Amino acid sequence: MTLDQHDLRILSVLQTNARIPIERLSEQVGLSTASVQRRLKRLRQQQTIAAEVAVVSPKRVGLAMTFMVSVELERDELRFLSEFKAKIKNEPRIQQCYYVTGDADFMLIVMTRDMEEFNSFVQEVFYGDKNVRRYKTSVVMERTKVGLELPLPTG
Amino acid sequence: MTLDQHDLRILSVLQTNARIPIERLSEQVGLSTASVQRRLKRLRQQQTIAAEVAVVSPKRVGLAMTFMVSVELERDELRFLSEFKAKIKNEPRIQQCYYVTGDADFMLIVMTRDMEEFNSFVQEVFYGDKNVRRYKTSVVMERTKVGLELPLPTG
DNA sequence: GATGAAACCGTTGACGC
DNA sequence: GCGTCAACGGTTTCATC
Repeated sequence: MTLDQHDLRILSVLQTNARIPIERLSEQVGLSTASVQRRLKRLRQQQTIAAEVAVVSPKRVGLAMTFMVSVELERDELRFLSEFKAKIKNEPRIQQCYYVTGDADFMLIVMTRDMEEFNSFVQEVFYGDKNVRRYKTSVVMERTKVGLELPLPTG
Repeated sequence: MTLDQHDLRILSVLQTNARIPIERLSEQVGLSTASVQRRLKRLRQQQTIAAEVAVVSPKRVGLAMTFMVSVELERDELRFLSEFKAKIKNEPRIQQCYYVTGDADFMLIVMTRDMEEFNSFVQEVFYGDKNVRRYKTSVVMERTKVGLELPLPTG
């Protein structure tokens, strides 16, 4: 259940490239291929590796616009919270969502094809929702750094 | 260079699970395995699939804290911008960074082991930097939705 | 942890449609 | 462009030390 330096090195490499051949991975980790295989299997079963996914280029599929939207909810009922969360999870244009301290309740990252689609999004998701008290949109001019890589302590 | 419905379906599946066997992927797409292989190769070469990566569970590796930090820079020189961007890209605790319109210049997603490490981070990255005029931190209470999945129009 | 064998899957290229 | 087939190489699992 606890991870040693070898595990962390495996994760560190796979975070960047999940398709690296086991042999090259083994070289970088300093273990035999069989050992790396066993560790890999364990890391996947433990859900330390939660998923292995393809990262698609937004440009190539025509998703030109990214937005950061802060949302403030009405405070009346706690039930609103889970309602809103469920809606978020079912809305593919919301790529990411964080429940945060401070003035806003949620910070959303929203991706659309163009401004028109963002307008539809806002109308569908916010206007019809009595839970939403206020929202504020920032347009993303550059996705300077994007990824799910974690800072791992690989001594 | 343009993608048809088959390509979009392939991407849609691989965005969620990049380790699905080609045979099952083919079934879901409605093409032969060879055809899916050809498309897959093309999508990777084109960089439509920019990367295939392992998603590591933050909890499992002891990364308990996430922060959203908005940063405002000094306006004196444009050179500051690229300096700051370079720093961001070399700082693994900054998982994501967006250059945005509005009051702030950048929105950062920062991940650390604990509050103490966030304190070190702030001192290292912001205090020593004369380009940084102001920054504002929100603590993330819940990572409600996290991923790099794009909304693809799969009819 | 290492080694080796067997089964499985992914990849490529050739063929015809 | 698609489908089938065959061949190669890498991956995965298992038994063994």
